[in-house]
Amino acid sequence: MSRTPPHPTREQIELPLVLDCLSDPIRLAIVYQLAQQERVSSELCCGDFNGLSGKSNLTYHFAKLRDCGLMQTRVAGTNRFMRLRREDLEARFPGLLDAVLKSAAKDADRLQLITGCEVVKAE
Amino acid sequence: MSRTPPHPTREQIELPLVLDCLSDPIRLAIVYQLAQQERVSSELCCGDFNGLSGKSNLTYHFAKLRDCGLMQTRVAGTNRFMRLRREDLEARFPGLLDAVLKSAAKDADRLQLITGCEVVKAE
DNA sequence: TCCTATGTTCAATGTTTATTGAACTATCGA
DNA sequence: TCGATAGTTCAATAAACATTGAACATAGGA
Repeated sequence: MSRTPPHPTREQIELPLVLDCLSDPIRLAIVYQLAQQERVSSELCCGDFNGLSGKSNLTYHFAKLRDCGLMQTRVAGTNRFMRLRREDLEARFPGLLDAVLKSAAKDADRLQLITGCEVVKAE
Repeated sequence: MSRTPPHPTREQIELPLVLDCLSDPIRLAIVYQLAQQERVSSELCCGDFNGLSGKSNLTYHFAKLRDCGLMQTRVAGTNRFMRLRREDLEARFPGLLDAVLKSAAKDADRLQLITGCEVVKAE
């Protein structure tokens, strides 16, 4: 249970898989939350998403997000820290992640996204 | 068989449904082909996509694209003409469709998209 | 009017998906 | 060493999905 799980290389990131990953409301919420948190810290751990679903279901979604190249998992003790693979995504599909995140932000209510305690569009 | 099928209003277009639609290779190819053709004509008819799959399978994918608000279907005689709902998409999710289309263009080979000006026509 | 082209509908099929809970593993701190 | 914490694995399940072919509907032209 302690080794870092496999991740695709930048070049292996595939558009349909990325879009499919982002099309699930729970995974979109994970990605959104990760993006919101980026100003504070680039990483969050699994437990930070417990509000979205049960632990084993989250493990399933984390694996999908990892497998498609959207996020990176780092193992530290009993924790797993995850961060968005922004540079890789931007290199493969310029503007895509930002467009999705902006779209998600616009529909935050509808998508029941956690808009951050006070991180609401500071600039 | 002659009435115009139902379409969602602009406001009813939902991000997860749009992303899910675009995540399927056949549907992405349809959208891409429609976008490519836009300079020439904003519409294509079902038969123009026969190279992508069988007719009944295409009907299924067209319905998904229509239901999620990505395209508009117009009935004319025995033909159905389809076009991208660019304005509506842009209003709801600014930059999203373009980012996806650009990403798809980058991976045209990988995604086996028809890159030329030629449209596969059954005759 | 009949024939053909265009596209839909329907049922059947096999696959993938998301979700759940129980059992498990690993790490840390007291 | 014990117990709590963090997360994974596995099996089961129900729903959704993509694909196929056959039958059908409709409009237009010979």
